[in-house]
Amino acid sequence: MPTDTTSPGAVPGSRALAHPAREEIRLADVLHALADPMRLRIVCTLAAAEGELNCADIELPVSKSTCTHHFRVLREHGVIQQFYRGTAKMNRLRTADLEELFPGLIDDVLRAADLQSRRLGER
Amino acid sequence: MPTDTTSPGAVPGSRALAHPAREEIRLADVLHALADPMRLRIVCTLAAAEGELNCADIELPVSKSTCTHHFRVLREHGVIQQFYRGTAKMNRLRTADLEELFPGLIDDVLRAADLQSRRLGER
DNA sequence: GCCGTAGTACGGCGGTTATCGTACGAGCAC
DNA sequence: GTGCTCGTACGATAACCGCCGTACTACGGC
Repeated sequence: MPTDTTSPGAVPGSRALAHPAREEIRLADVLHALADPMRLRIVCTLAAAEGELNCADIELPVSKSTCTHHFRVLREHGVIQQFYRGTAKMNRLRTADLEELFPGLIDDVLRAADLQSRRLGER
Repeated sequence: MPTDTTSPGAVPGSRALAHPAREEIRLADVLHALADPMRLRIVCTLAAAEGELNCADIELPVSKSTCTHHFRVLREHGVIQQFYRGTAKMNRLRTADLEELFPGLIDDVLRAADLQSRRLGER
């Protein structure tokens, strides 16, 4: 599987992380990645931040290792891009890629998530 | 769990099938239901048909029991509505409910699925 | 060099999923 | 009634998932 290891913003000496190329991203995989409340939360937070966020900046009610797991699922399925900056691991939504492949999808999912959380009175 | 058993179009004497009420449908559940190639195919076929379809009318490369399983997942997660007509089980997308809960989402998923299948040269 | 912080790798646990085959039930046609 | 077709129920299996804790590595500051 061809990988995109040179991520813009990555520090040269950093370890490389495997990402699927744009044309390898599959709809079912993306939906699967989004079909978990914890990961949906990550994606929403990332979208609201409109930029790159440290892993630790996104508070989740799970252990560190579970956290790593969810971020990896999102990355390996093409939803986010990750790269190291010092000891920190930065995360960014692959907005452009997803928008090109599945126009409007991510926006609608984010909007639906927002609508639902309002409806359920969770905030 | 409140259930909507009296489905429009169902023959009176038929067995009832449990469906989640509109307000019980969860985004993560819907995404999970759609995050399977087989089920995505069912939903696309159903959307293309623009009406109700017999279970057997949707050809899938899996056994009958697996088929039943996938239809049940879609129903229990609020994506489709099912009811009996004679020996046949009819299926219909819950377009109105989904559109109200998650505006634009289903259309985008269907469009994305179509785009992807073209891109992959699968038809 | 030493230590703290950020995150990974690994192994395990319990629950769920996708698949199948076989046996059964419900309605229709005869 | 008999038989046909459509779909269900059940049990089994193999894979996967979400979660955890522990032990480890990588980087930056002192």
